[in-house]
Amino acid sequence: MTPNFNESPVALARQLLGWTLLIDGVGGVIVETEAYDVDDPASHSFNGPTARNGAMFGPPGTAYVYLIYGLHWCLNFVCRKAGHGAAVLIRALEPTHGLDVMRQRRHTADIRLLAAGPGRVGQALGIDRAFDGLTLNAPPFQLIAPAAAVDVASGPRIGITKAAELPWRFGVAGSPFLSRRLA
DNA sequence: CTTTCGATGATCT
DNA sequence: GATCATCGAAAGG
Repeated sequence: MTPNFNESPVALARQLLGWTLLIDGVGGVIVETEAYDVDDPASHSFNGPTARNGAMFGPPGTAYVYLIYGLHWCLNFVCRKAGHGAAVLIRALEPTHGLDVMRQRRHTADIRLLAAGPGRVGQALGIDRAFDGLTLNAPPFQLIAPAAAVDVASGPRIGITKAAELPWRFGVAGSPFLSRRLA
């Protein structure tokens, strides 16, 4: 079972909440996402393909990984259709698998700080440039469907300056593992 | 609780 | 040379 990646980024961002994301058996439940569409000034794909964003124009179900602020690796799921340039940023997980590994990578014991934020997700899962362009439908990735429907909250995306008003950040309502609270 | 600021480097103009 | 889909520590209420 895999998510339906042939969706708009907004639809996929909502759909992914509640799925369990593991890399080599380490990870947790996706509780926060952000949508980035083509024709979206905030998206890395807005000005067309470049060396960095090439994976965004690959087939749906591709990982797009990039380094931000020279320090933090961020993970996205490419969606809609090949060549389109749409993706969903994985912003936070509720840690469930491989807690000890994530605590070592993150240098903290606080479960709430293991994967609450895109840079933290990258560090907790051991992501780097080598994951850019890999398919999400095979190891080391593993995706497990939600057991039950989740209550979705939404709000403006974080840390962007363009199209900042669009409510394209989504989260599991009331989850204590969000990067920031969400109405 | 809140705000501010430095770290750190690839990418694009 | 400026920007950047961030984090953590420090300082101030």
